[in-house]
Amino acid sequence: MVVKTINRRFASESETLAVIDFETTGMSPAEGARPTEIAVVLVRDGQLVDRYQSLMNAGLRVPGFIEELTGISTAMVRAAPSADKVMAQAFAFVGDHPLVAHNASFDSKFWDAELGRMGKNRPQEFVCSMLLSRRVFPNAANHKLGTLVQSLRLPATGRYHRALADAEATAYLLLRIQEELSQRYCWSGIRHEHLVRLQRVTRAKLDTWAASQASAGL
DNA sequence: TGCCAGGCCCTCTTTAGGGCCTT
Repeated sequence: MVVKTINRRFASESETLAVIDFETTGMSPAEGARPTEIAVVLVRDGQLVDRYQSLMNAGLRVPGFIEELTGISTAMVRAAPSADKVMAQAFAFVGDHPLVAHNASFDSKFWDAELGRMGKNRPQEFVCSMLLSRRVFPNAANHKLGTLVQSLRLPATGRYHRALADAEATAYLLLRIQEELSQRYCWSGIRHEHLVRLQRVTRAKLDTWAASQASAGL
């Protein structure tokens, strides 16, 4: 299902990226937190081409401040399918596609923890749109997802702190980052592997590194 | 008793400290 299109000139071709976002009961699986909702948006050729979203019931109460933040209540998750069933569907939806998330260190912890419950390991590496935006848009007021959506005038996707709205916003941010890299460094055919390397380059060395990538044929 | 995420990044740094960002 094609949802919206944004400047497909600058998108990598024939590579599908899976942008994910979790809503959870807390900050870390190590503290016993579990997901309450997940969304996955597939991005290909500069478009948001498919999406998966579901609330899930991991058998935990939703703390009051998180209900206030997300709008997701204990009653809502108790009426939802089991976390095991939802995560199995999400894993199948993502498949082997490279992963993207905003502040990926957060979402990757929950993704890995849920994979572990199924006895699986993650084969692909995460790209973090927050790390990329810190490098590409260093002068932004801050690098919160909502702030970047507003300052970069990205498409509105719905209520913040709901999984699908945040995953779509992250997908549009990713495409905007790719567009900026293409224009600034004359890159073409940007792939996940390039973004993985870019997010490890310090801001001070970014221009030099980017130029070397361009001369290497990116 | 007191503390309680954690990886990244900047700087008044590197033998460290503190803010950012996610729920």
